[in-house]
Order: sequence, then C-alpha cells, then structure tokens
Amino acid sequence: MSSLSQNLSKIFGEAFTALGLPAALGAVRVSDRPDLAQFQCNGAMSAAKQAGKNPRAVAQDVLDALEGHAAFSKLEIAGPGFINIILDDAYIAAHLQVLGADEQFGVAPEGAGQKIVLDYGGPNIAKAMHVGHLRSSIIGDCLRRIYTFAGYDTIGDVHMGDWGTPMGMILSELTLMGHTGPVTMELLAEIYPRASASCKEDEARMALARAATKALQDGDPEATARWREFIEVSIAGMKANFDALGVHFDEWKGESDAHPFIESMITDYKARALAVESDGALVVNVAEPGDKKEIPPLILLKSDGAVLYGTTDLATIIDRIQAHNPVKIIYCVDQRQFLHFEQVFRAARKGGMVRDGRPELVFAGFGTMNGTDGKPFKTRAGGVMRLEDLIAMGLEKARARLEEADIAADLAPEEREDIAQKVAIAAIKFADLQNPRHSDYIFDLDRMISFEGKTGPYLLYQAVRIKSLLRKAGLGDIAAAPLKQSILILDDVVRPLALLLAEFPDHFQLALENFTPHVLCEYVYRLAQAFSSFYGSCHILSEPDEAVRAVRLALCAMTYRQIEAVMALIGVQIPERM
RNA sequence: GGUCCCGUAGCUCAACCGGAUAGAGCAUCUGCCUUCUAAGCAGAGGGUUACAGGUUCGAGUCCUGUCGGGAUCGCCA
Repeated sequence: MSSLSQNLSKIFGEAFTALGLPAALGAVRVSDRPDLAQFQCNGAMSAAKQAGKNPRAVAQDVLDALEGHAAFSKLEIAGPGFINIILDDAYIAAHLQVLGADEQFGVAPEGAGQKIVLDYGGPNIAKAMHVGHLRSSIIGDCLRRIYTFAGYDTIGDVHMGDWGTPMGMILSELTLMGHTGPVTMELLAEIYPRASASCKEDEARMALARAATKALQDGDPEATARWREFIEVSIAGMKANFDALGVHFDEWKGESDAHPFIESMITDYKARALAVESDGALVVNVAEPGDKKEIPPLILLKSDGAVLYGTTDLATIIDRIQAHNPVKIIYCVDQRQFLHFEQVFRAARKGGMVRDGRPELVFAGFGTMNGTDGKPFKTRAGGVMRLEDLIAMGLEKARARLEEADIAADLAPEEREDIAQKVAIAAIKFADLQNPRHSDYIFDLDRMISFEGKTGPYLLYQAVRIKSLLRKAGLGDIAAAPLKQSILILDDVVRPLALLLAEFPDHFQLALENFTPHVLCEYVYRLAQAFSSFYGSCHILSEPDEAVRAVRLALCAMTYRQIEAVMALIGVQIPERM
C-alpha cells in the first residue's frame, strides 16, 4: 500500500530505467499547476542535463515508453520538459478502493519490531508548569503518535528535572526555614523562586544549595527522604496538566534515574582517558577536526564534584539502551539546547554507546513561543503564564462560544462541557503544531481561540458536520468502518477530494522523516477545506441518482475517517456534535 | 567578536530533491442561510520573496557580499 504519487513514481521509474536513466529521476509529485495536470514528473530535465541531451526529447522518450499504459488518461510535455499527468478515473477509483479498505490509509508499518524512545515534556520538580512546557509536551506527544502509527514500539519518557542544583536550593531553603512538616505544592511554589533568587545574589547562600545538591546526589538519607516527598507532590501537579492536554507518557522517569549509571560511566570514561581533568572539573573533549566552531567540552563533574545535566543526559542514554535498545532516541527540547545536545551526542559516540549510528540520536528542537510583541511570551503582568491558566483561558473562551451558539443549548451540561474541552484543546494544540517545529512563533491567544479560519475548532467543525451528515443518512457506523463501496464513479465534484485523500501517505512520510507535525496540520486543514467546498457545492442527501449519492456518501465516510485519524495523530478528539 | 538560524501580502505564517502563474489564515471589500451545522462557502483586491551580485534551461530555495533581527559560545537547566 502506498500513495498515488508513490505508485506513479514506480511506473515512471521503470520507464526511466528502461531508457538507461536513474529510476529516481522518475519521481512523480502532485502537480503545482492543478489547472494543467494532476501530477507531474520533472526528471526528464535533470536527466537531459546530466546526459547533455534535449530535455523535451528525453521527455518524449519517456512518454513513448509509457504509451498505452492504463493508468493514464493524458500525458503531455510542457515548457522546458515537464511531463504533465492526468490519470484515468478508473485508476484513481481503484486506488481509492484499496486505500479506503486500509486501516492505515496507505501508510506502511515500516517500524514494526523497532523501538523508539522519545524524550519530551521535561517538567521541573517544585515548579509550576508554564507555557514553556507546552511545545515540548504536545510536539513530543504528537511525534510519539506519529511513530506509533508507523508501526514503531514507542516509549514516551517525561524526563523530569529532578536532580540538579534546584533540588539543592529547595532542600537548603527548607533547612534554613527549619521546616519539618509535610511539603505541599503550594509551599514548593512559594519557596523555590525565593531560594533561586537568593542563591543568585548571595554566593554563600548558593554554596549551601550546592552542598545540599551534593548531599542528595551522594545519597544522604535525610535529604533523599525529603526530596522524594516533594517529588511526589510535584508529579501530582504535572499529571493534572498533562491529563488536561491529553499528553501521554509511558515512563515517568527523571534525571535522577540516571544516577545509578553515572559512577560506572565516569570510571569507564576516565579509564579510557576519554574524560580528563580541566580547571578542577572532569570533562570530555568533544571537539572534532572538521569543526568550524570550537565545541566546548562536556563537563561530567563540576569542580565541587557534583554532576551536571550533561552528565545525567549522557547516563540516561545508557539507561535507555539497556532498558529498550531503541533504534532512535528523539529529544523534543528547546532549540536553544542545541549545543548542549551536540556535546552529549558526541560524548555518547566517543564513549561507544552509539555504534554504527544506533541508536540514532535525534535533536528535534523547537523554537521559542513569543508574545505578540515578538519577545518571549509573558502574561500582561510580565510574569510567566502557567500552563493551567492558559488551558483555563481556552476553556473559558470555548464555553462562551458555545453559549452564543443556539445549537448547543439543548445539550446536557456534561456534553457541553465535554465539547468545550475538546474545542479548547484542539485550539491550543493546532495553534502550536501548525507551526514548523524548529522556528520561533508568535503565540497570539486571541487569534488561537477565535475559532475561525485555520484553527483546531474549524477542523472539529468540519468533522462534526460529516458525522452528522452520515448519521442522517443512516450510516453513522460506517464512519468507523472501512469503506465498502464496491464501485467508485468519479466526477468533477468528488475528484478533487478523492485525489487529496490519496495524498495522505506522502504527507505522513514527510512528517515522520523530518519530525514535523506541521505537515500533517497543513494536510488535514486542506482536506477539511476540500470537504467543505465539496459539501457546499452539492446537496448529498437529496441527490436523486442513487449511485451518485452512494459515491458521495462513501467519500464523506472516507474523509471523516481520515480527518479523525490525522486529528488523533495531532492528539485531538472529535466530539459527536458542536 | 566566532558560529548557527531567520528576513516572503497590512498582520501571522506555508512553499517536498532548484521547477511552470509564490500559497493559506486574519484584516478589507462583494455575494450566499425557506434542503445535509454560516465556527461555513464562493469571489475580489493585496508581492521587486530585505538589498546587491553570481551559478543555469529555470532561484523564495544554492554560492558570495551588505543591511536588519534572533539564538548560542565550560562548571544553571
């Protein structure tokens, strides 16, 4: 199973091969000029360049080789040597037939039997989750869903920040306060900023924090007991946020879980002279001859003997390899940590954890979320917006929108609340995921929750309209079942939708290879638009011609299933009505 | 200062290996609810892809330079 363009690329590739040309040049893609063709092949121009021939002549040779092929209704050469392709409707229909019966919509289970670890979320102990955690959480969760869809056995790890100096700051603050009673999230939220601030301005205070950090990392029983206590209360808070977002993790590990691997790792690096002393610290030199820029060494131990996040990140790789032996480890973290992970990855290769590129260490960095002023996102008061506040604002807006709409008035309160939640989450997730992962983006709350145009709620709305239509046609269950329609007759009304449905594997593949959810967002939006256009151009239920009506309903069902599937990849659920 | 990323419509952003007439959304304007949900649809206007060169059949995309913005550059994460 595959996409139309993949199948056509194969046909063209064979034609190119028959002419003694590289099969790869036969690549066929969806046409840039829908007014001229459905698909195009540009390979004749490249081939002609390499062979020093006339591109149109090469294109003609290709067409001659394909003469009489049943897939094509029209093949023609245009411009300098483009080959324009229009398919035979029966060929499209047959393809759609297979696609519609496939649970995977043509996506091959390439990852079967292979494991992938994804590192995302990254919340910190004792700190309220804020908007900075939003991207990591939803992009990482989306990538996990994408890889799962491709057949991989995925392990999502939240990788909490539970081991660094902040832990020492809190521990020492509690000691200074003489606090012995139970620790609550409120208490932690109150003392952490205070401790952090005083450590920043007071070196002596910082020394206390460092000492406490060291004590914890050395296994001091009292420090450990207390630390466990505030980890527990923190996790409860994190889970509330992740549950609200519908973000899932398979493992709730943290930096501290790397601890058991650190000592032997350091001993090993030292024994092999990979780690050396420098200015009192223990470092791994990771600079390589071809470097344009000086890559600083990775510090394993600070001069006071404490470990850093680079140490735990490196040791975590050992943990993950031992536990899962993954083919890839994907880090969904802030783009600004690029250099850090470059250092860690190099150290991992140097240490032999990565051999022959396995596991492949992938830095899937994401850009900063900025406010409408272009600067890092802040609340109106200038503070960091808490994640739960952001979700609450989206929810409030969704409720208000439901109030306005008469349709929701007759629904039970529970259903309306459920709809409001789904709308809010769809708005938040789509607003984020539709941006290219690696670039910064302007986070505009008003735009995101306007629910108009290219938004999550628009997609939900289109999906719900299809569902409602199918229900009225008495086909409510077909939406969940593979397409059974035996003969598809295409006409100008349904053909664009049919061709778009067949594109899915192409877009999925791009998202998978490049770790780019926005490609799927773009596709599902186009699909919803194409459906809406189709929906507006003809009346389906009152269509007198039974065969035409059946085809249109079949396309509706298929479109619904595909929108639902892509939305599920994005991590969004579709309500029954809205 | 070194390195990397970015600069596309009034605003926010797309554009797969270099492909044809650079696409969406918002905003503006014009139509469309007495048949399937108007959170919608159809259409219009809006561009020297920062600037200057270069490579070639073809450049938003590749190369060089200039200007502007951002990130980062060993004991925080």
